[in-house]
Amino acid sequence: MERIIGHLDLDYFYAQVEEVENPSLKERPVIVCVFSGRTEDSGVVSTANYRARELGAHSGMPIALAKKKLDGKNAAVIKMDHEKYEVVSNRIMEDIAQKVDTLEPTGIDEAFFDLTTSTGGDYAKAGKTAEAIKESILNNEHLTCSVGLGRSKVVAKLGSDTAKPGGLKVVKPETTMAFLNPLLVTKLYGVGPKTASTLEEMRVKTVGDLARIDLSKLDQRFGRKFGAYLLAAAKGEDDDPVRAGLEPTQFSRIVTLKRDTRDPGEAFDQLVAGIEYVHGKLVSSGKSFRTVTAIGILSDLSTKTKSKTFETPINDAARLRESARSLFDELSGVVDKDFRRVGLRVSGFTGIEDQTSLSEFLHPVG
DNA sequence: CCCTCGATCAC
DNA sequence: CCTCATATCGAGGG
Repeated sequence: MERIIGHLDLDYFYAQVEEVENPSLKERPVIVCVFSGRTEDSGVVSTANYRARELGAHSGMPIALAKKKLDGKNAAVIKMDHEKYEVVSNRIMEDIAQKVDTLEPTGIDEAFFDLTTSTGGDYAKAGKTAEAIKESILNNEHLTCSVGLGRSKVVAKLGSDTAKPGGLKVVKPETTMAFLNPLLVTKLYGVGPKTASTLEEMRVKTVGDLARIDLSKLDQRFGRKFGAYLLAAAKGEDDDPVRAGLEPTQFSRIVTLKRDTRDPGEAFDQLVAGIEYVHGKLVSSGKSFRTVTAIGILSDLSTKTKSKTFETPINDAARLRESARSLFDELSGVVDKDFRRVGLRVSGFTGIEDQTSLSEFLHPVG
């Protein structure tokens, strides 16, 4: 049966949560910022409310630059409080989960959901459910959101994007092509600056242009998997299912150093709290890892990593710290620039699936 | 298949 | 002036 998929996007989430907590902010430009701690204003804007956006302040923008844009505009500059937003997000997700067949959160402010079974494929019913979700979030949390409905994740996500802020976009199967064709490929999930510029070389500007390209051409330019995804996405036909209860497959923490340095000891000292944080995530989630990766972001913002995989799973802080320390020593030996930021990642959690040995792979039996 | 690493995307 | 976290892919090597 044809599926009905939804995508929910909470509008300018962090900034809107701050507005709810302090309604006088609604009249002002608001930026919620991640301060790196290097200097007074170093860091970036995480979220800007629409008033701030009208004045040219956007997410990803350096704080100092955003402040210039907002100078004299009575703007509120707020430090990000991730835990606060997480509490709100969790309440919302739990609420929505009751109203849909399957819920797949994809971030603190986003989720896909499946309505195929509960609506029997009826878009009128699905529209009612979407309205009910929006109402519920508005009544319970005083937050607005945008929702898209369509035959696949790609269509639903483009729908919510089109609907924002505050809207609902229903794209029935028969209107999918008319909806997709004129959109710019840069709107497609998975198409960032690099992919967009390659597509532009191929004279592909819109989703309609992309849908007419040969699969073999896309394979050749983008690789097998991504090429196939692009074509399917352009036709609104991706068959990626909505999955509930997905577990994270990695934890990481990256910190910005007080100053650039090549000394692994100096870098490591400033990462210790980050390592504790990663270890805390392991403990609270009851996971063990096999692979640990030291991450260095160098003075030219390029990334260099060094990883090590253990034979047996690990979850104790001491061995995590020690392995991190030696990886940073190794890393510092192969880089020719200072570290600007350093981080640690653990992955390869146990209990996900089992493996085949190399000899078994090379000499299969049966 | 497994491991390492860089690249890309997007939050 | 340039944060932070996560997922996924492909190449290269075993």
